[in-house]
Amino acid sequence: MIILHFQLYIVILRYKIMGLTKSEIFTDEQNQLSALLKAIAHPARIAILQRIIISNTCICGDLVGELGLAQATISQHLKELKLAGIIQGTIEGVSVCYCINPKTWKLLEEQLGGFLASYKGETTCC
Amino acid sequence: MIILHFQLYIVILRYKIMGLTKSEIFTDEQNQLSALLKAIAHPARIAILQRIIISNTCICGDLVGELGLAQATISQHLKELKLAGIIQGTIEGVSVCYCINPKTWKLLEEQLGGFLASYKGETTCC
DNA sequence: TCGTTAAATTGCAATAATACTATAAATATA
DNA sequence: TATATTTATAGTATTATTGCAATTTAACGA
Repeated sequence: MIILHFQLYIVILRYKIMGLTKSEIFTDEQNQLSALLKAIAHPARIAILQRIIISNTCICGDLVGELGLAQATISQHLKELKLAGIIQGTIEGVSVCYCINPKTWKLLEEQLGGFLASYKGETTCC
Repeated sequence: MIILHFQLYIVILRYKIMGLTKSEIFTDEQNQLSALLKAIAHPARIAILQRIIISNTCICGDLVGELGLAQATISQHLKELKLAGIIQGTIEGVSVCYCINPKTWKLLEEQLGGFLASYKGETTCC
């Protein structure tokens, strides 16, 4: 009976973990970089960032209609980018203006630059 | 009756789309870059790539044990990196050797470099 | 105050991703 | 041939992501 209980416990413990990224076994840098990359790794969010960058001034929600996505969907993507710290928004009357967060952008450039540059492209053994 | 059928059709059509990224409304570049980023945007895969890069020679499955993940999980991550074209593998006896695919790495550097550099960090309006 | 406009949130449905165990496949060695 | 070793795959469970309609919230203007 005790063994049965123990086995059940193990099963529950195992299935609690399933489907969840084990971030605790990786370094803070690895987790941080992957979080930033994940925020950018979507065509809609890349498109949004490109729009924000191209229009020198902040973009004020003209995104809806320009991209072929519903307002709710774009709002969600913006939220994700904001949560990752990649963009920041200011309320401007009825609308909200978004622009790049320079600090996070710089961090991304540094972290990713370092990572990409660490491969020198010398060993082509396979 | 006809209206009912039509509504059902619309519902089916809509729910076919749900949960699926609408890649057709984005440019090939946006889709390609996001696919590459998605492949890298996981701490385990970042760790795997770092290991491959650090050990100048190709890595032959020493990854299992070094990372705190099960063999099957690592194999799956390697598969995803291979599918994205970021790494390539050669069968070496019993084991398999992996190394960076220089072409894809260069592509990633170019695409991502261009994207990141497009922001000059001048306009801080919000 | 009431309507308008813009953005965020909620709720829902479906697919994708993550991780594991167990098993299969392939190659080397005794 | 039999066994050991290494990697891949199948199956399963769970969480995450994506997208939309509908609603709510917030601010402006008549």
